[in-house]
Amino acid sequence: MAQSTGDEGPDLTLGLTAAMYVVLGMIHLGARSGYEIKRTVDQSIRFFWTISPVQVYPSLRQLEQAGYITGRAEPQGRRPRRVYEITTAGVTALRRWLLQAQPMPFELRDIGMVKLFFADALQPSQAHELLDAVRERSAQLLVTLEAIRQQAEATKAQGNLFPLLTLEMGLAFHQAIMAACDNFETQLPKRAHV
Amino acid sequence: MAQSTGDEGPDLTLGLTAAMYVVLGMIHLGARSGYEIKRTVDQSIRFFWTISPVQVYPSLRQLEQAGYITGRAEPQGRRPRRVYEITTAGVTALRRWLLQAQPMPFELRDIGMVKLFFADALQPSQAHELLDAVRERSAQLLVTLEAIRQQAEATKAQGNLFPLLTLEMGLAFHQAIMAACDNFETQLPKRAHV
DNA sequence: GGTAACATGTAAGCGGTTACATGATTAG
DNA sequence: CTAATCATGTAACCGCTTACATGTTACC
Repeated sequence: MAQSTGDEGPDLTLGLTAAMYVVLGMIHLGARSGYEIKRTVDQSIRFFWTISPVQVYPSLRQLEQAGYITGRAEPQGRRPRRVYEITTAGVTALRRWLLQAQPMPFELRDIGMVKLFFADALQPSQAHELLDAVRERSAQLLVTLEAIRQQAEATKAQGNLFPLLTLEMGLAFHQAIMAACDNFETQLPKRAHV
Repeated sequence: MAQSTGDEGPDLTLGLTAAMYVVLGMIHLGARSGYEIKRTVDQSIRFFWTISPVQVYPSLRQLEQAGYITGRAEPQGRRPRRVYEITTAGVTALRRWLLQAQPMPFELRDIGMVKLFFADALQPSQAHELLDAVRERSAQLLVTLEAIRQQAEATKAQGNLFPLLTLEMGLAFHQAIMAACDNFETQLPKRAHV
């Protein structure tokens, strides 16, 4: 489809999903196999993006088909494995996407926040519990993020500064949530002892 | 599909999606029509949840079928309109959902952050632009949120304290983002004049 | 008289999750 | 020897978005 009319290419360009650009970006940062991409995503952008293996491998094929990456088999022993490198066309496509002044709508989707929003439907003691749950969740995430920090700083040492920035935004976010929880708790009617 | 094998049970109870609970919760807070629910969502939880009319109306039917809300026609003039009220069963279901110690996984999905994460692929001046775009986005949202604040405080006066809390979390979040952007900008190599 | 807001839908498609499936290698 | 990790998939489903469709009332 989208036959090359002469001057250019299969307009996969338009059809690339955000997930594919994530894959492309991770390869650009040095991830080699699909497995490594998935792992890297989990260990870096995990709080504002996720990806599943089921998305990764088809994305790799499409990116290769588009000429943005090149893959070659590199099995380890008898275990099959395919590693990829980004092409100059791929780098161009990545940069174009990054610069694209698309709406970038801010869309979070967090059930925890939704529940908190409706917490007035609960009895005070139960609302407290919910508040604690949300607070605890952020506390947990802070621990996880701190663990990632080591890696982000190593990345920085290699010349990539922005991963550390986004990590720090994540940290700041959850610290803000916890602070808001703490502050709010003082305003709530005292919890009847359960 | 899913033919009734005799004992009844369109076990909608189990199948309720988060979106349906959002609709239920909004009715509990006083929203009456589908249209009003959609509008209320946009004006309250809009930064951590969205909903479209296409979801609202089917949700209302399913909630009514489940006995969680009751609806009646209340046209305004010749314009059709259906208004709903939550039932005691509905309140129970809402509370049960709020208390459900489900994983509450924290899942954001923000392309802006992703782009920022990959910004090292750009030239410094372009990375600056992206940083500014993300910063500006949060600045805009802060304005929107401040506008909502009036309403959240009115809601608080009516006895619902939590909407203001979640609003303040949104504010704190975007303030944190902006602060991180500002802080980071000082660490970046000076932008070559474009 | 026209635009914005009110009010409710249908149809199609797709991105993404869940569940399932397979096998090799390494570490304890 | 067993479990964890590495490594890559298929099939089915579904919630949600997008695009489209329709008509009314209120406001300037």
